[in-house]
Amino acid sequence: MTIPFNELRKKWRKDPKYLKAYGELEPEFELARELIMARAKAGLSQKELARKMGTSQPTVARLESGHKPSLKTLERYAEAVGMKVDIRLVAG
Amino acid sequence: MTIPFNELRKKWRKDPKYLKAYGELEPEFELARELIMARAKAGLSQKELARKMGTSQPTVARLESGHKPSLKTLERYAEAVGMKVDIRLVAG
DNA sequence: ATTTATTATACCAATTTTGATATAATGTTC
DNA sequence: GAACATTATATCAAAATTGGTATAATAAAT
Repeated sequence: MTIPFNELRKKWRKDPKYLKAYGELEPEFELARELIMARAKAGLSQKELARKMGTSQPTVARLESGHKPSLKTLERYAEAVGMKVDIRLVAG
Repeated sequence: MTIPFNELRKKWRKDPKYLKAYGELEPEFELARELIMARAKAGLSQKELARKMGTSQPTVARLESGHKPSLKTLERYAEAVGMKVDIRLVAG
């Protein structure tokens, strides 16, 4: 079944408040958010996505909670949700 | 001193020929190229960049030759050349 | 309220990446 | 051509991530 929208919204509402306390947007939460949205868009649970990636549900949870993955793992995640990873170095 | 432009051009000329032989653009070479260009733009040698990253020159060479780094390492590279990593999942 | 589904966390072995050293290959300067 | 600078490759120990299991917490369905 698909991920309920208000669950994602609650996550998103938590994040900005937390991040505002620190006065900046943490990059690792930005990526985690990107992953969660991509998975929601694909209509998959963590368990279903883990199967497609050839890994386990806790591994997916860890990727979506701000841990820093390897590019290899990131690309496997993206492929499992039917997308590709696009990486740029931009002016900082 | 800055990286001679024709050295980079030679690299770029090698890459497309090699890649055309396989009929596609390998993502890891795409990232490697992005890194090399960013470093060239910052006017740094691998040794100088390694110092800024807090690592060694061979580690930088490995990053720029197609090996898959962790995000943490990628962010350290980007910060050392005065940039930020921008990661998107895009339709594939 | 109970059951089921989903997500999050902890721990540890296995695997992968980093970091350092040594050194080779290539290019530049003189 | 020699000296110097830059880049590339190999190897191995250390560090970090993955993968799996167990389990807890939360949410949804009944």
